[in-house]
Amino acid sequence: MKITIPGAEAIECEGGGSLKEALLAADKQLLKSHVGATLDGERIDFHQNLAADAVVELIRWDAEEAGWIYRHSMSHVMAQAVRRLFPDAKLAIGPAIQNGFYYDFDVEAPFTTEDLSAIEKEMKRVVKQNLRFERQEISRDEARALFSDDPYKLEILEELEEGENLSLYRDGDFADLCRGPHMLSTGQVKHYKLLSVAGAYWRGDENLKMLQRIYGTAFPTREGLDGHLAMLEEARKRDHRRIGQELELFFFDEEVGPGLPLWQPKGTVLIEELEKLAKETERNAGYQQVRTPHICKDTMYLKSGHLPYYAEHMYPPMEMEGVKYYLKPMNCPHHHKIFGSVSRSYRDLPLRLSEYGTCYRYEQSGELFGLMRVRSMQMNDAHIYCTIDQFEEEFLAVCNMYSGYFKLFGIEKYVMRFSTHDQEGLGVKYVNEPDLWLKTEEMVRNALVSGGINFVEEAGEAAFYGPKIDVEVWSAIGREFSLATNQVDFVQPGRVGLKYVSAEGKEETPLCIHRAPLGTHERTIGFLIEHYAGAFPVWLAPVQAVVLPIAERHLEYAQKLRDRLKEVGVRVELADDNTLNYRIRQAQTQKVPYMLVLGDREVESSTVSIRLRTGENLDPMSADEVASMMVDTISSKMKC
RNA sequence: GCCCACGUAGCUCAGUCGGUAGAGCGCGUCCUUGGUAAGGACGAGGUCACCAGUUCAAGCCUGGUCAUCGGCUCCA
Repeated sequence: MKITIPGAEAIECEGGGSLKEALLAADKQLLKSHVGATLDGERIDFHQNLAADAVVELIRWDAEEAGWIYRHSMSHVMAQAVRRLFPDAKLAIGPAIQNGFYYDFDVEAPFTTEDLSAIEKEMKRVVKQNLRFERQEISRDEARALFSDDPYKLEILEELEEGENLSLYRDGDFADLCRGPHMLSTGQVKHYKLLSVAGAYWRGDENLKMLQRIYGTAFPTREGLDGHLAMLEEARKRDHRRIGQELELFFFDEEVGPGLPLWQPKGTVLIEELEKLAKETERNAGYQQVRTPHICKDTMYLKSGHLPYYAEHMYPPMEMEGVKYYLKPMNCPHHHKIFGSVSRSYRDLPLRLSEYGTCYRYEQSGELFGLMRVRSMQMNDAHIYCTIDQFEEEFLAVCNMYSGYFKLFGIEKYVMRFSTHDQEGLGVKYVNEPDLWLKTEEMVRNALVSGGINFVEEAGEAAFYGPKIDVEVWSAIGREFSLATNQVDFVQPGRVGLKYVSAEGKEETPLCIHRAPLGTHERTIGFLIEHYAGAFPVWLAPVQAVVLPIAERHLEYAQKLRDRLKEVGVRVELADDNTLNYRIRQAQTQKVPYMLVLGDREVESSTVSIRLRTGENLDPMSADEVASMMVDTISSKMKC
């Protein structure tokens, strides 16, 4: 039998042996410098038996792939430690995940923080013992006997296909039903840290038992782990909730209610600036602004389909004089009414109606998270009514709109997620129109392909009225945000009776595109806070400049400068309390882009000294020069 | 909604064994008139999230409620 390794000599060996044996015979060094291999695109470990000639690519320690094998073994080490300390713990599953691993246990009493450190210590012992991992192929009956005390393993066993190879990994006193891959021994996995305990439903199903999940992080190298831990620390600092507090942008209040943000003056500036940006962009793209009320009668939502399919996300109705009113979860029904308010012809299409209306959704209490998931939100919303022929162009124009925004914000990494329906949800999660679903999904797919847009397709995440595109972006600290959304609606226009007269004089139902390229203002600002770490580009910065007179005798000159900047529209403050050092520190921690310092020298030469928040100093300028420089920077939306 | 943890001054947090509450920042007043990341002094500020219970006595122990955190799940 022949094993081919790209970049190395082929190995001749007897059939049926493990990769480890083959490598050992050829070159021991290969085992030391690698953690596993890929075979036909799948990760395998050295324990794997090779039946026939194979081409394997070895995975080096520093390869991205290495982490997955490493972390998988790490999760076994943790489970082993848990089993030693809590012999009654029932094992569920324990996979490797991005940057870490977890294992789910069924235990009588939930783990405490002290338990975590005890487990971490025990893991150290397991590592030190350097127990060899051994792989063993077993039959179904053997597996049943071995795991007779582990109900979750038995359940997994029953669901594995007949004829599938079952394998067992053993290291010392621990054995787990597992398909691998694994490292050679527990001594190889040293760099880890347990992070948290969390409840997790068995199979993610809230009807099933809640298990205890322990999360950990692990990296093949010390540097990798340290880097990741430093990243987590940085993430803590950039957290939008923390910065929102520090910069006085927004807050939540118990008496007002969970998920209902209150925007302070400085945070409101951010919202206003975003709105200004959106209005300008949309005016240029042929949108018209509309305004509609925050509440709506139940009859409308019955017709639109919100009540049948979306009720669990809506606040319960208020009843007045026998009529039920709901807080609006979306703007669409109101916009549909505006579409239908006059007779429309094909000449009116596409008709684009936009509104930054505040919507209310009842998100489950456990879902709330800072500005990311709130219950009152301002959507960057618009509805485009068009013909089927116009669909592709309109759809792609929306995609271009958000890539324009992404460019402005310097978002480079993003993924388009194309969410389609899944068969089982028809009539429950989604309206029951199988043919229309397929047809519309095809239309979206074609538009994406013809626009040359990269996307990933995912079944089961569509809106109730149609397929959608979400754009996922990552903030500087790696948090994932679903910002833009672009959805096709083949249902509501028909349900609420929207019509236009075609060129042939026939009544037709328009198609509707729901789109929110900036998602909700709440989430977008949450993202921008983390993206910029609170140091917003000048055009967004709540305070763009602070004037700092050195002594009281410079106050008059300072006031003049402030007034000059105010005149040209700069958000400027004057700070004349306390010492200069103190005021500079204040401006610095508030991340104000420009600090304008003036004392005797500046008064005499009619100039201003400029300190940037980066610590850098610009050459002194006259008041007019400062004003025009700032106006230019702001209008061009440059960073600083 | 469910599981864990947590809730003390406007903010960040100490508070030992159950004996009735502290710091720093911020805020106010005064002194200081300063040259690029905290000048100094004094002062005000608390129903220890809320409701019950145990106890001679509860910030601390027990139960419940609410909020927040990390997850499960869902979503923009």
